[in-house]
Amino acid sequence: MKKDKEILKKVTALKEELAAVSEAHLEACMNKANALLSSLYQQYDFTRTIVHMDMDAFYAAVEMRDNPSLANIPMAVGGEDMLSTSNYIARRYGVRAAMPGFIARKLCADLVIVPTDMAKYSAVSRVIRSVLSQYDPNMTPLSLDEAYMDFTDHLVKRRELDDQSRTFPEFSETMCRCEPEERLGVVSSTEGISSAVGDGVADVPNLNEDNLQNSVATDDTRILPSATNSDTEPSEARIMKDTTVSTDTSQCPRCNMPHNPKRILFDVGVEDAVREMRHRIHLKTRLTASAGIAANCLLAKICSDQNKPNGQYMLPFTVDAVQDFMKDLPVRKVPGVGKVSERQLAAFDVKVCSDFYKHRDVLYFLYSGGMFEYFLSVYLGLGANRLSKNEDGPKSKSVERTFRGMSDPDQLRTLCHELSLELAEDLKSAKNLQGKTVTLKIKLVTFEVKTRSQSLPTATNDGEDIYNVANQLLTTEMKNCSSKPLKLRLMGVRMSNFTTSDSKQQKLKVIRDTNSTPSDKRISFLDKIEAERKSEKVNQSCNEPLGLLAYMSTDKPIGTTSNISNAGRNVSTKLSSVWDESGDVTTRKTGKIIELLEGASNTDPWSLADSTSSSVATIPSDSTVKTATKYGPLDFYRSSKSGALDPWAKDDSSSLGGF
DNA sequence: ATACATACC
DNA sequence: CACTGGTATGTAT
Repeated sequence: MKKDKEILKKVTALKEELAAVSEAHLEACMNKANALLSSLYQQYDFTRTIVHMDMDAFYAAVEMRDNPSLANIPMAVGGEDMLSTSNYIARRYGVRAAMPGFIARKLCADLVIVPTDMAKYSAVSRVIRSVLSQYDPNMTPLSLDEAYMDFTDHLVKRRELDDQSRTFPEFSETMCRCEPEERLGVVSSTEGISSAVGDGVADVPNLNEDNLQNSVATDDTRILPSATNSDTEPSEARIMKDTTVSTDTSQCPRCNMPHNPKRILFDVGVEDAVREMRHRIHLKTRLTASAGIAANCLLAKICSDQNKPNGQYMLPFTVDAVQDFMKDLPVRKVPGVGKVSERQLAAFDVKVCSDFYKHRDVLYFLYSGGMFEYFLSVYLGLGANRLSKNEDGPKSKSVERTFRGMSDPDQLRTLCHELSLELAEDLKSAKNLQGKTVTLKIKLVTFEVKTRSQSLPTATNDGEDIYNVANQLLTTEMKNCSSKPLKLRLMGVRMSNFTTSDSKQQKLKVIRDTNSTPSDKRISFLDKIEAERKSEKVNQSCNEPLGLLAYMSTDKPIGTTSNISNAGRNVSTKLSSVWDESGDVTTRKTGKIIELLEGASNTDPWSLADSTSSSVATIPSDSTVKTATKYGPLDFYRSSKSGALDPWAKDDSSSLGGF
């Protein structure tokens, strides 16, 4: 309600801004949008088959599985103060994830709230991932219950698999549900898996290696629990095969349940492959999953929501099907468009994805280049079709705690200390991460949130170090509003800016290695930068290199400030001094380097660059020190968007031949 | 670099 | 009674 007003306020402000804009300007926006659109349009790629799978009401489902008395009542997982998930019965009352318990109870007085047991969910998750890995060893988990997979390779191999490899016992609570491991001939590290099964999944008994070997060697059927739960997957037509293994009344040595003579044969096609995967998850965990199948991650993710729970949806791999699908899709379904964006967009009559197109001129004007490009690519149904490598690691870590008004300075300090130490522990146990930036977050009793941060010269993960900074920030805040007592309802401490394995040097190397036609001069200059960095002299001097910048074919003199139009806004740029490889300023009157100033990060200097000439620039000695990577060349401008995708990368001689 | 808002689970 | 907590990211300054 309060938020609503704020959103509305912003919207009206934006509308005014929009109203003040000339027809001509809007027309220009339209042209820009069209240009981008036509370049995006070339990006369709239906060569990969991406699957997104998502467990149904995961935490709640696990708890219901392990405690049948919860199965038919409205329940949720979480604390009194916050719910993580609710089951489908509770959802009928409007009880949702991310809802405080007390509100949930208002909606549903009988709601049972089960405390979360992350350890258990992680264990179950490992089991699930072991299945997923068999379809894509490079599967990318998004969270405990969600993952992207690229099925392309599996589908090729799958054609070679015999029927038996695609045959699985029907689901039954009372009969064996085991299956031979490695059935798909996929190598998977099963060590962790079997142990995970041991502690995490109560209903797959005795899965130890001995038994595993036995059963794999001797038979292919096992059994499990039962009950015609097979009708939980109704809509799915599969090829059924009553391989009446009949006479087999024996028990599975693994789970001690009778073998299930009923089998399901899955086809070699994509949809059956995915059904099979979901079925195997069901067999192993007694939990259901939903999945989406499409040509890229964005579409797959949206599709997995389509037939939830316990269903799947495949979006045909054609431009027409994709566009048709996107046309009426509510923008809220788009990942990244949350409650706020939904409202904002709605205020400009953008409700479904085709409205991204319909109002492209206005959107171009209103949103940043990145956002706008995203909207249009979503409209077209474009998305990444390769799973990004799971590297990097966390970018920040934090601890925060909510409580009921606290204003005593000593108490606050104590809390701050505790949080700092906790965070330090977290950092240490998480790969011994060390960070430079400490952020203090406080929420006043009025619900106003503030963050205050400060960076250290050196990375640390020492509790006292962190506390020193956090406490200082806290003290400042307390002084700052000394008139009032500073009553808080939340305090948090965060560490970020981790020193990874010197990403800066890494990047410089990459840049150098990437140069197709590297100039010797440039390399030697970069080497020098690297050397300086290593000797840690860099920050002493304000001559810190800004990085490689485009050598502009402009005739304006050094020092000129000019404007570049970027996404309908003007961005300030400055022609700066040119430094040669010895570090001296060359005094060319017509310097041709453009230095991007703050806030200009979306401007692509290459698009304005003369493709043949290039050089290295540093910032003048009286400037603020900046790092080379911040404006580092190739990397920076090309990272997220592949060259062609960059709206500002003109079709002309744009990129830097020399680089 | 810092502050804040938004999104997702 | 009462509206989380953790992390990532975009945007503005």
